[in-house]
Amino acid sequence: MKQAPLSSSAEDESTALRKNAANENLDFGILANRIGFHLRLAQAASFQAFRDEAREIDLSPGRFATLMLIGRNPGISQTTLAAANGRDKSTLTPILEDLEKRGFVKREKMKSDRRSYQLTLTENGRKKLAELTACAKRHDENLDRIVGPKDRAKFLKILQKIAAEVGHKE
Amino acid sequence: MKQAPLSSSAEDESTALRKNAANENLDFGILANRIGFHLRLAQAASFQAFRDEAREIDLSPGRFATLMLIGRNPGISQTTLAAANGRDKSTLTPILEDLEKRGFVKREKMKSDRRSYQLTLTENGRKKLAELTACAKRHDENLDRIVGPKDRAKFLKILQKIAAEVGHKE
DNA sequence: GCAAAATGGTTTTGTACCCAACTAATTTAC
DNA sequence: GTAAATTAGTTGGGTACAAAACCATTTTGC
Repeated sequence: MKQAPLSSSAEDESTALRKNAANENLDFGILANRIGFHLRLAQAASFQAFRDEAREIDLSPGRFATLMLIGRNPGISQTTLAAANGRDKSTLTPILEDLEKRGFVKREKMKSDRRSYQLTLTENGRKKLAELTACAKRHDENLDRIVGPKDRAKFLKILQKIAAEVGHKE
Repeated sequence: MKQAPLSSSAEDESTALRKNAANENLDFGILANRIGFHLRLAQAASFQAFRDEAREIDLSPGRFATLMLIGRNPGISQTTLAAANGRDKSTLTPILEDLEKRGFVKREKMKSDRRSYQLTLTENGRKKLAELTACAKRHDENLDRIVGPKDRAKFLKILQKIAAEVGHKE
């Protein structure tokens, strides 16, 4: 008696039985159609793939965005940085501490406002960023292949729209 | 109104000035065009929005998928469940422990294989799932509005494609 | 039949993250 | 000018997750 006491009448049991067989015949219910759910699955998969790709570089995917943003916006503050890549500022504290300790990032108190730091890359940081950029390119080529060149722009636009609008509606 | 009254005289150019002004004039470099990056931002925003929406229900978004999958696939094992929603099985251990303790999920050793559990919802679990489903519907309506009905199906398909294909490229 | 491999779950360890409370510096309000 | 509010960053508490090492129970090989 494996299972499937539910709806044994209306549904065919053969599919229900197979559900436990550890393969793909699962009923996802409303999830099958939920954008949020698939967004999470896709993100997790992409994240994992990037990490594998960048394993040799020894810098997690989260750090990549951090380095890039500092590199392109020298003097940026931690708060601005946090907002730009969608994380809480407290999340950045240990990350920057680490990046500084490893010699990729320099933090200097601003003259005009001694509360905040000006973040810049060191020469080493720039080198690391270049490595990571190459790595990210490989990764994105892979994603591009999956998404397809025709839909890429549109897809990207929708993602940005979600990030910008969900939450603060109205 | 914020402004940028920093460094009236010194070293910075006008662009540099604006970068610290906490607004959107940042240079995202290659990130601006990276699917992985925007996937992360969109996911984080959506996740956050869902959590806010479901705050009154006192069950995190991650648990929703768990309950749904158990509800639709009674007798499912933890390993299958983990695979179905893209998490490691070890992640589920504390979650299921909690859900069981709260009386939403029942875990029974299988007769045929005493290593694995058969997971089912309790009556209470079914009630909770119904609540959460309503909540998820609201949330997804919001997302649907943002994505737009015309692109929804396509968008969803691409997300699924990413989850399925990235990583184990063939 | 029994050692070895495989499998379901748990434990342990470590990372990434958020939030709320906090410190220090700066702005505002009066 | 000083008290109150605001802002940049840190700290502490807690959740969610993965990876690897680990039991216990099958399953497989011979």
